[in-house]
Amino acid sequence: MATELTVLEPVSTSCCSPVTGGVLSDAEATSLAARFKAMGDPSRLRLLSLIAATETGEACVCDLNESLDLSQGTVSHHLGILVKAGLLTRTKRGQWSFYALVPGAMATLARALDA
Amino acid sequence: MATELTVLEPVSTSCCSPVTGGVLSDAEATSLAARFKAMGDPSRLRLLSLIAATETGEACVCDLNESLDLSQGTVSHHLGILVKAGLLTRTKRGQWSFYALVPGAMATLARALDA
DNA sequence: TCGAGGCATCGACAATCGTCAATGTACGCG
DNA sequence: CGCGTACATTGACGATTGTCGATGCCTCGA
Repeated sequence: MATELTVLEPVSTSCCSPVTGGVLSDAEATSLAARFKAMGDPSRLRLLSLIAATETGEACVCDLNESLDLSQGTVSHHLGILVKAGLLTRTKRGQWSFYALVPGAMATLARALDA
Repeated sequence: MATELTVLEPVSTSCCSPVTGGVLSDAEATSLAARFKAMGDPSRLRLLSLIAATETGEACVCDLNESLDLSQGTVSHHLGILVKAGLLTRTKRGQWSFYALVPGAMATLARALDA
């Protein structure tokens, strides 16, 4: 299995060469695959959609935890993966951690599929 | 880990509810995640880009095998996963198996990210 | 009919993943 | 200070994954 990047740069830069626009280099493929792998789990996709569906555009772990029927630790783990993949941001405010979508991150990924 | 679908329906129908367009149901999330998981590996992304970059839009295993520095069995394995995910088609012609992109499959996936 | 090429499948292996319960850490309120 | 809340981290587990070498199945040409 490929070695995993500990932290991914923002999704916006040179990361997302289109899959159908010429042969991907090893580095390009690895970077893109890391982000798709982060979205390759039902729980994480539901987390993304739950956050996107909020009024304020952000949500804390306690809210997400109730909606997902997963243990609190597991939800926190998944959110951490999505942050590392550059899809979510984490903002600590008082006692809570608020997670929000990185603006344009998924759109940039989408463009890597369209070409 | 979630149970895996043995075969996915075509990408075009009701599969790809947008991630940012309301909370995903369990089934929607599972179906979408299965396709993203198929793209969550560098070798498979390179296979997709190699096929997309061909003149004819298709390629046989022997060609892909040389370009990827993987064993023949491994390449065949990855191609099978991409077929099951509804991203590639397989056409046997004589002695060779030709793999081609499913038209619109990746574009539909892209639309699930844009919303 | 035989041999060789092209591909799929099998068995095995280490590595990674998703999940949980338990514990650790930081903050806010008495 | 001490307690409770919100969250992160740890350790452990079964399951899945990516990879290989070996083997089996077709198809073609001699």
